[in-house]
Amino acid sequence: MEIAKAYEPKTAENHYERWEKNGYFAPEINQDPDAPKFSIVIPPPNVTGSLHMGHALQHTIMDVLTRWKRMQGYRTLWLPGTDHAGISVQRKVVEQLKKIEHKAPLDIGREEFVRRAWKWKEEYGSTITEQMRREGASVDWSRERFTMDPDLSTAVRNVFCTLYEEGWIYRGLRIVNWCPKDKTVLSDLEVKEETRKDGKLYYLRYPVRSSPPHEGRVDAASADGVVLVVATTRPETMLGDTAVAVNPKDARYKDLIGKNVALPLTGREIPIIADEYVDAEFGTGAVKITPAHDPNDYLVGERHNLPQLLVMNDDGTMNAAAGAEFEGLDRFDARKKVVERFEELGLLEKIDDYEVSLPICERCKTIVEPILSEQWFVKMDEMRDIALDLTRTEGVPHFSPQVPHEKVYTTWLENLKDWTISRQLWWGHQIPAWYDDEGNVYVARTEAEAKAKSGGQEIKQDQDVLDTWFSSGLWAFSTFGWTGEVSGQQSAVSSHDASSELLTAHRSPLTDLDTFLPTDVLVTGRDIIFLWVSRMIMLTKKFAGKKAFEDVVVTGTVLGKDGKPMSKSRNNGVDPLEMFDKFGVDATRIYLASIATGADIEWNDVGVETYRNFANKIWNATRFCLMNSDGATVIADPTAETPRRGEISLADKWILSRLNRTANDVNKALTKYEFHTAVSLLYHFFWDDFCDWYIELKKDEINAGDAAASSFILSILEQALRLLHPFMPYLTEELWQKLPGTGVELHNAAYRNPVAIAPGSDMGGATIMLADFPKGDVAMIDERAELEMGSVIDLIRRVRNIRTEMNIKPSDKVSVHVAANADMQSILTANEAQILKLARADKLVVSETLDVPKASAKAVITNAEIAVPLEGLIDFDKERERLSNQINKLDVELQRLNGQLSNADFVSKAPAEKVEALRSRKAEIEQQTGTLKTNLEALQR
RNA sequence: GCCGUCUUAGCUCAGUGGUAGAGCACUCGCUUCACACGCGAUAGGUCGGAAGUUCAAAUCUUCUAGACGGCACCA
Repeated sequence: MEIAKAYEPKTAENHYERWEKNGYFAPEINQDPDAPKFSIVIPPPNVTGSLHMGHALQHTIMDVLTRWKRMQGYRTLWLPGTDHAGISVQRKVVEQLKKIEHKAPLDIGREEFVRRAWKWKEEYGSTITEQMRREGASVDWSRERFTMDPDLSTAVRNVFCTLYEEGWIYRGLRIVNWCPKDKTVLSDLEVKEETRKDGKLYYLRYPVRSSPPHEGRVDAASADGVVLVVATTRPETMLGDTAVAVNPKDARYKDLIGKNVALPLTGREIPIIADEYVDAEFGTGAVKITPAHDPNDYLVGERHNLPQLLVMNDDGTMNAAAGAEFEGLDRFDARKKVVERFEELGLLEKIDDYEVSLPICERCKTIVEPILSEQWFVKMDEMRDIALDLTRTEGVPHFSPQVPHEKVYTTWLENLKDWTISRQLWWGHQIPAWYDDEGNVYVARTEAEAKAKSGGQEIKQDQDVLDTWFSSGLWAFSTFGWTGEVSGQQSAVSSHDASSELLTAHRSPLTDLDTFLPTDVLVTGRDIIFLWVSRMIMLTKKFAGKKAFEDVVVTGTVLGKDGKPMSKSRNNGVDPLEMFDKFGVDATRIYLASIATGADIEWNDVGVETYRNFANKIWNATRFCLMNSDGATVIADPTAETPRRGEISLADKWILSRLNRTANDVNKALTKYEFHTAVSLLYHFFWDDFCDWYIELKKDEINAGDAAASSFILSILEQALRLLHPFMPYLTEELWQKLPGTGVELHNAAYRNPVAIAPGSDMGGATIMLADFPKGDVAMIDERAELEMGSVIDLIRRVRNIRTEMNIKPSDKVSVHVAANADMQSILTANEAQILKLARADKLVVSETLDVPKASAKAVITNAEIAVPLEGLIDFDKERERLSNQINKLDVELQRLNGQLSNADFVSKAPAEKVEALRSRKAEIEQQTGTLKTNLEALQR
């Protein structure tokens, strides 16, 4: 078979369509009724999103796991879907509306706005799912879900109502995080901190009234000259002050407690109160109290029954309560103006530079305003206990890597605060609560039910929607058909597009919820462990009565080339699609899988290039194996077949041993989610063992058209392709299809019925995707063969070293003389042809002792001495230097060994095997250096 | 302020008590009939610093420097 000289990834990246069309991604492909299941739900990407490197990393890991388990015969489901991403979509639609029609949402009304949001979703929401197809993600598209699908919305409504009925959801007036740009409340987790070095601390003078307050004397001018100085970073909030607080123990202010201050600019008088909250050491020791605009002040206000005066609108401008002078001003303009007015009045004490950290909106970076507002909350006490119980009693979820996530997660749970779940948006799940004219609330599953509860009054639904994370918190079970409907059966998966009738026939009578929950593992990033993972754990346990997942794999962050997280503002992003174009999907995938689990990494193209080269290596190795392969065929299980083939060469035993060891170790590594270990094992097995040594050793046989040798090497190759498939699906499928003898019979037993597998497609539906994943047979790990092969390799390396150091032209042949014991002699003799070829020698003389001319280059390996006669070619100075170098190297090691072995403590306390190993190594070194020294001395004369 | 992570060859990174590894870059040599996206041979590190535990420390403990992350506070 003729195949291209270099691998062109694009030529292989078209297999996806066939896989998808044939239904290979659906669990129904599995024909084994007793098959264990393996399930993963995808962290639903935002419909506004397009694929970034973080997705590519997580999807790669999920796909590796899914393909690996599928090949092992598990009933495998990786469920895809997208998240409605409340604020993000809302913002996109608002922008679009403004740009195209110059309209604001209120101009078109809620209903029309939501309609357009849906339209936007239909139009752009599939960007990311199409990109996932490019990635090769083996998700079951027939089960694709969207957080606002009807069933999922029903689930949301039922969960909300149940939590309300049980008292876990409440509505209340609290200080919340308000984003004036998005005009919605945010949960604590959606607010980030930003440190500003150019902040200011303003010292404001509040005139103190000497006499007790009474009506009509409220102007600053009428005060008696005593002032109380307060410090603030947000002067504009003074317009909402309703008290000044000092520490009760603070001697400076003792006499002022109970008096009033005339609050400048407002014409109001407010009391001076004493509260432990105040730190006498900070600022002036006197704190202005603004209960409606600061969480701590709110608490002080509660204790002292202070009025709560809201002075801002929802867009961050000042409202009427701030006074006519300030009404309508933006909060930062108001700040300037307040300071100016204080200065005019002689009430500005000073302004200090002060480093502040500001709360900012995670998405739009606007400074968040703490503001008093009535919102819906989830009480987290019982929720937290659900999660803590799971970790304490079952150790679930188990995080990989365990450090630091397990501790961070439990610490976070222990300090959990209530969750603000209402959002002032139109796009999302509208809160199922209705109000009558008097403001009484009726929470119900339907409007009719609410109306009934209200006694038939006119009612109006709450205008807010739920936090996006509320619906994604149900993702682990709502996606499997849980709706929370009590009467109806859990609706099984509706067949969106039944891939084929055959597949439907294999559908289990059990519901997906029965079959796939708990899921096996969740793969996600650090940033949403609290936002999403924790809530899914709690809500799944509460509502589905099961664990959401056993394990959580936390991926690291792919950083830009500057070592900072990729972001649009830094312009340091790397587009996965560009990498796919440049190096191929497979190279990008296996590079991402080669990153240590959970570790951050600075992106470098060179890493991907390494695996692009690896892909090409695999391509060309296959190309070689296919040359002269007439009459050869892949053996389904070379490991099992081999003993029947009788006499088997050292190289064959060795490669079988290496293959089985690698397969065994790869399975172990994947079980532990150590993807990078698996990649490294496969890379070195394929490149070093298979290409550099095995192919080279077998080259003559293959080139001579030895069909048995061809069949065998093709079979080893085929096993390697299977091992590589989860990482490099396209390349391995492309090559597998080209191998002689590959077909359905190589499938895992669960997929072997050819009738059920894509009848009529090429190769009768055979695919490496469904081939049996090699387990690795420990019985085939042959330590002796590996040791013997090691000797052959060492010998060849030493001769090559001599050739290079002595400047022997590659085309010149040499003679190789070896003195060794009988065992070694027979090993070397048996592999004479290979040694001659790889050492570029024309003669191999093996005997008890060396009989060579003085003009020979010498070297030692374990249990053997090597000589290469170089009549007329030898450079004695060079040879002396070469021998000295070898002696020196061994000497360094010998020194250390002597150091250890002369330490009585080591000899008595270290394990006996360890001591013995060192002793025998020492003996070997002494023997080898002895030989080398003798040779060196011989050259001195 | 509390909790935590990282610091290993020029670069990007593996390596959780027992002779320091990879890829790339570097040096030298190769039109060797699968592959120059290649082959062969070298060179390169007192594992951030200090102290300790141990027969033995890149690996465990403490301290310390630098980078970073989470949480809390921030008048």
